[in-house]
Amino acid sequence: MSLQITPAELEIMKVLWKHPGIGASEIVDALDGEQDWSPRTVKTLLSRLVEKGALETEADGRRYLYRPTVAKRDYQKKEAGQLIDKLFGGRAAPLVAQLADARGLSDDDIEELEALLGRLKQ
Amino acid sequence: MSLQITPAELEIMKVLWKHPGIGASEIVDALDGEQDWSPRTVKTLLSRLVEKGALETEADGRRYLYRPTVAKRDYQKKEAGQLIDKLFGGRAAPLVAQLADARGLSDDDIEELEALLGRLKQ
DNA sequence: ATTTAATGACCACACTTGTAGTCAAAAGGT
DNA sequence: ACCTTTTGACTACAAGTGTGGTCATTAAAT
Repeated sequence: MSLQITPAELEIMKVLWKHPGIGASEIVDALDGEQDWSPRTVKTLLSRLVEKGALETEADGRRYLYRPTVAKRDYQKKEAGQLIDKLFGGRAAPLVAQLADARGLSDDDIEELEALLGRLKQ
Repeated sequence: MSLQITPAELEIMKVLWKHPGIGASEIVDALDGEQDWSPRTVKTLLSRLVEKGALETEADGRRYLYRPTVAKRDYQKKEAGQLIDKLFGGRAAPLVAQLADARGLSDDDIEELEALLGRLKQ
């Protein structure tokens, strides 16, 4: 299962990662302000995600409740891994170097990373 | 210029970042083993990249030599930035944390990152 | 000089993606 | 019991993408 989630679909996933187990109309509401989609569009994206196996449904009377089958962290991991394989020769360090260059890490970021590296050294 | 480069096109770009200023047939040769594309396919991808402005051409007799208009680093930066905006709330540190978790940073990576952080602290 | 091989221009076609419409069933209001 | 609203199923359709074909020109080989 390769689980190809498109950018539009990802917006739906983000809502459902935050509020798993809600129905289509709640999703439409949650997207209001973010995305200006007709409810039809949201329904289509939901169907496609179910079809792809990225969401599972639970019947709730006349409607479905949706819930991601993939944890957000796992998806993030996969995407990050793909990016470094695709563009950074599989090495993480160059990616971080680019990020630092691209947008400057904040002092907090730097501290956080140092702590992380400290833990990893064990 | 939004410069949307698709995955297939990226393979072409990677060859040209490594060997700027070569022609279509050299690209086909360079891709051999990596990608199993007909020369036609490579030509199409080249045309599309030129059309998009990602490559520029220089006539060389009956053929063109191709050369990226975007530096690899700039493209990497843009992609890395997009990923963290899309999935990591714009913060770099969580991305690195995921990477560490996903594939384990090697000792070399850790050292490199420490050195990088050291430099950034100035 | 004639055939062959390479090249760019143009074309094709199925699949995916973004965006949304139609329809029928069902749930709820009155 | 009817009308309205909501919902999922199915359909649509243009743009983008992966993959590669045709054709005419031209350079190169013989």
